[in-house]
Amino acid sequence: MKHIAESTVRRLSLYLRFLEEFETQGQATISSGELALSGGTTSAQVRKDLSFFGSFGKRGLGYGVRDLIGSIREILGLHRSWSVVIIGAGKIGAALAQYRGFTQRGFNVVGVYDKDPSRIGVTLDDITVRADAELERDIQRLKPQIAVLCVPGDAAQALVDRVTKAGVKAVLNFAPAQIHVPKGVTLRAVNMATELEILAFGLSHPEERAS
Amino acid sequence: MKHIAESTVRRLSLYLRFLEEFETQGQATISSGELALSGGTTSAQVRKDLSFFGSFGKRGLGYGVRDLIGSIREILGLHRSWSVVIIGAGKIGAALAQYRGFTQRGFNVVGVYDKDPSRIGVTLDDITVRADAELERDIQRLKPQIAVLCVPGDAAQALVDRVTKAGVKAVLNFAPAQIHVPKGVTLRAVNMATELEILAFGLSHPEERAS
DNA sequence: GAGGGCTTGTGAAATCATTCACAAACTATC
DNA sequence: GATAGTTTGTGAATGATTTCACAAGCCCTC
Ligand SMILES: NC(=O)c1ccc[n+]([C@@H]2O[C@H](COP(=O)([O-])OP(=O)(O)OC[C@H]3O[C@@H](n4cnc5c(N)ncnc54)[C@H](O)[C@@H]3O)[C@@H](O)[C@H]2O)c1
Ligand SMILES: NC(=O)c1ccc[n+]([C@@H]2O[C@H](COP(=O)([O-])OP(=O)(O)OC[C@H]3O[C@@H](n4cnc5c(N)ncnc54)[C@H](O)[C@@H]3O)[C@@H](O)[C@H]2O)c1
Repeated sequence: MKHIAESTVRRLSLYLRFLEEFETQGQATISSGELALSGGTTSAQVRKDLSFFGSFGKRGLGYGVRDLIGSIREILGLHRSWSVVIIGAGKIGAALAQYRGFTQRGFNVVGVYDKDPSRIGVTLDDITVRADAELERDIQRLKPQIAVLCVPGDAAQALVDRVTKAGVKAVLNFAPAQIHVPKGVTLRAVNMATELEILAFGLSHPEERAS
Repeated sequence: MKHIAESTVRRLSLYLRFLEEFETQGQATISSGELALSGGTTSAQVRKDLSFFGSFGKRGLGYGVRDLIGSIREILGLHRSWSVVIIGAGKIGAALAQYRGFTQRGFNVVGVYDKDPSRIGVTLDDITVRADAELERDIQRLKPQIAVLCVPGDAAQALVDRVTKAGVKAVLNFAPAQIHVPKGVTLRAVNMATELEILAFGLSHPEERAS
């Protein structure tokens, strides 16, 4: 398959959200134009994004909402569930561990880890924080595919090394640190400072704001 | 000024982080190549990014670390401080309100708001949660430029309407909802579900992973 | 089953972003 | 102050993504 741009995957995730909304509202079919309107893009973009993966619509009619939901879920890899470990049970780690939006979409938190004795044993909803020393053994046993990193920046790289060595294949990093992963591991970073700085840039350059 | 790509602004924020690190290590000058290496990009990219805003280096020598920090801070609009209100004092809102990384970079949280009486009056570090009914009056008084939205998706649009009407010019949205802002307001969204779904896509299509 | 009215799927064109490649400019040394 | 050794700043080339535009396909009505 041709290489797929990240922007395409991001939009597919967005389309899926709107389609689910249209489905609960009982809409049976939808055109690329309607979908584009919800997502702030163009109908050609919607069709092009989908065309990388096949042909899902009916000319003259549009897309079956339920079918397209199924197809996009398949494309994104959401027809199965994924196991997630959260590393760092501090403020952000605890918030994520208790976030219902994860489980709702098929991402099951199978472990939360911390090194601070005062955090170990704490119960977050229905999961108990465990010692980071258990990480390797638990990863072997539970085979999580995804690790979410919520530790201070200077602890991040060492923990990524440990979890990727133990078999984790994707990392979502919240620590404000540039980290490196072995080939074959997918990495994404959510950097709050950068998001705010992009806003500050927009505020400082009103003449050329994107929005 | 020509239109600046978001990717450029994002990289400038990244460069700034590395430069600050190099400065604390006492390095006086740095070449585009060195900076590129830290940030996982190319020297040409670094120079091109900077060239949109002016000429900051010395040929044959590189960039003065301290000077370039100052220049990038100026470009991003960080030579001044910005005031932020956080709306929604739930799990994620509370974590953000207590996050030191905000203040460290010149983003001052001047208010945290919730509608739930059991949250109002709670103290997060040194700030007390206030009733959302106070929003308009406080925005008039404190003139925050940025609002960070940490409320459930179905409450998001109404609150954005309220804060932008009251004068807020930038919004960072954590709710999983597509929101609209008036012209002249900058909007960014952090969508955890999408981040995880991009990871799931990478896990499902190993042959064409980006990393 | 022919025709009108839509909407898809997709090459081609246009736009946008990155990389290349090199002249110009600086430092250091002799 | 001439020369060697660097590194910047930037047009031009390449590569990637988005938009355009239209033939092909489907539904519905007559
Ligand atoms: N709080 C926020 O709103 C926020 C926002 C964006 C980014 N971040 C980043 O997320 C990370 C966590 O932030 P936080 O506010 O939750 O901090 P925190 O101090 O509340 O939590 C960090 C946790 O990580 C644990 N930890 C440290 N080293 C560890 C190790 N080697 N193994 C296991 N656990 C370890 C600590 O014991 C602590 O419980 C930081 O890098 C921070 O910069 C936080
Ligand atoms: N918790 C997470 O890790 C996480 C991660 C990503 C995104 N989010 C999103 O962030 C938002 C908040 O999540 P949370 O986990 O903090 O939920 P939460 O329920 O803990 O907090 C939401 C808060 O918003 C308040 N609120 C609701 N309506 C309001 C209104 N009209 N005005 C003022 N306050 C109002 C509620 O009283 C509550 O305190 C949600 O949209 C969620 O999907 C959360």
